[in-house]
Amino acid sequence: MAEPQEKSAWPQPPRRRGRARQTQRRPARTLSRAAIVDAAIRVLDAEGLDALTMRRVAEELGTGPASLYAHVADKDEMVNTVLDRIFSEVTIPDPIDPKRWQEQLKELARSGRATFNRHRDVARASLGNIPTGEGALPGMNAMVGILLAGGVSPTVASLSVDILALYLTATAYEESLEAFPTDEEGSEQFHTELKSFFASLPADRFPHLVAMAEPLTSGDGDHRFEFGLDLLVRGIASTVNPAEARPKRSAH
Amino acid sequence: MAEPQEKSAWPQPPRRRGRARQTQRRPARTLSRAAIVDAAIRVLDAEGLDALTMRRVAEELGTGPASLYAHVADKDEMVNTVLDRIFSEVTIPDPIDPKRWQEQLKELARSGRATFNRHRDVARASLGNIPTGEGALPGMNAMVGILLAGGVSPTVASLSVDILALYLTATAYEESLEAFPTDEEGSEQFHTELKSFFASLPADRFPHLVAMAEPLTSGDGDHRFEFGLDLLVRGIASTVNPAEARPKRSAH
DNA sequence: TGTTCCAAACGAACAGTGTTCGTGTCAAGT
DNA sequence: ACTTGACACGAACACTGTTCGTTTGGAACA
Repeated sequence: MAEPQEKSAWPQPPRRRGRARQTQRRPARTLSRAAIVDAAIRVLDAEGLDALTMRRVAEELGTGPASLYAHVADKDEMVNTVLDRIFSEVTIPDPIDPKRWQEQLKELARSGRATFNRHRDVARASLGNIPTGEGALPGMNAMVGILLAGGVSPTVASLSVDILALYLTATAYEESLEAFPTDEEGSEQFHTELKSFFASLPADRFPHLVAMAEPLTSGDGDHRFEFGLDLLVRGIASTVNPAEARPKRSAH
Repeated sequence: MAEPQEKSAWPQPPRRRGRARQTQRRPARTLSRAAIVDAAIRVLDAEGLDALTMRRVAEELGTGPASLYAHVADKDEMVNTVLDRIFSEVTIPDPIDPKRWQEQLKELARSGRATFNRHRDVARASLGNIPTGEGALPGMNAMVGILLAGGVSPTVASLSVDILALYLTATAYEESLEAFPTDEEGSEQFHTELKSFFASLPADRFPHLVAMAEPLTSGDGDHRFEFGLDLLVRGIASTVNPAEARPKRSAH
């Protein structure tokens, strides 16, 4: 859990200035916080979040798990540092253009989703954590800025940031479950099985599930994400100017 | 090696029909699937999802963990059965009233949230699982039915069900994190710390976070849930009749 | 240069997890 | 009365995160 006052004390107090000479003196002691995070991301990207254990990361560094605890307090702290590093990959619209605030909001959200998807099922680790690390703050700041630039009230902007982040993370997590299924049947087969399951239900008790077996199970990830994102952004926009709530194109 | 032992090789004698009497003869063997799920829910409600281990459930039943595996394949299956049982607690609007479809949709969502919150942090176990158990189907069927009754297209209805369920679960999970914090500082203190953290950030790099430290950290759970729910429902309604997208009351 | 010193590295172990194996046991069916 | 077989269960295995105590190697000081 990410406390606001991290023990890594960011913003940092001025570093030791006396021995500024040695830059990378570390011939034998190669372990460091950054190296651990690097190794962790390597393991995460290659084998997924479940494989991200202290032993696996230590092995990646050619040492034992106990050695990591000199640089990292917890597994929790390690994962949060990994998350923060990943958040820093999100590209931030710059400069903010008040005329295009809705589109910029969507661009930011899309970049967030893409960043999650680039790192396997890391979204699961992010669920329910309000990230307060250095890497996540620019994105959060930008999102608030875009909303304010669009004329959204501070109250609605705050609520919107919460909900957009929630939507982003939860969507990325769900998508990662389909992209990297735990049991060894592909998501293709899963969808067809689910469809025939719905279709075979007793029609007197679950008429709508039977009738809608096809559309209910034929979801394209990108399309669904855009649909929900559009729903949210239009809803937010409608608090500024109700006329903007109209969907651009009728959704059949 | 194994003896063939196909004693059913020759025609079976007609089954004894007389002894159809005994229905629930199980005096000493008290373990059963239902009893396990009951015990699991007891543990879950009292101590939370992290305490829901096979050993803890077995202890609750006065036995060892190995005994559970005669009635339950996995821990996963046990948890899913628990989830399904809990889903069956959701109250379903009946009958569906097309005139009130938006309100009924919200009522269903509120009942879902309340059901989650009634069982501590069980929402975490539900994240990303499309529930297909008997207990979850009525709610899902009802949600689809309400949407269709409101005139929503099958495509949009399917997407909406997905997103509403996602929102419901993710929100409940986030709320459970605040209601049952893992470290021992209350959520009250956490919010004030987070607020002063935002306020103390460098204003040149994160101007909006500094300026909005107050609203960003002063979220009421109920209010936030209703805000997002309203956003989504209005967005869905706007695909049917764009005029309905206007917020009922201007949000400041 | 020689000595001290201390944080980093690490081997081993602990407590806890899900799960399996083999054996016991007891009630039902023949 | 005897067989049978599903259920119960003790013990163990392979993991997990984490801690304790020791070792060690490079930097700081005399």
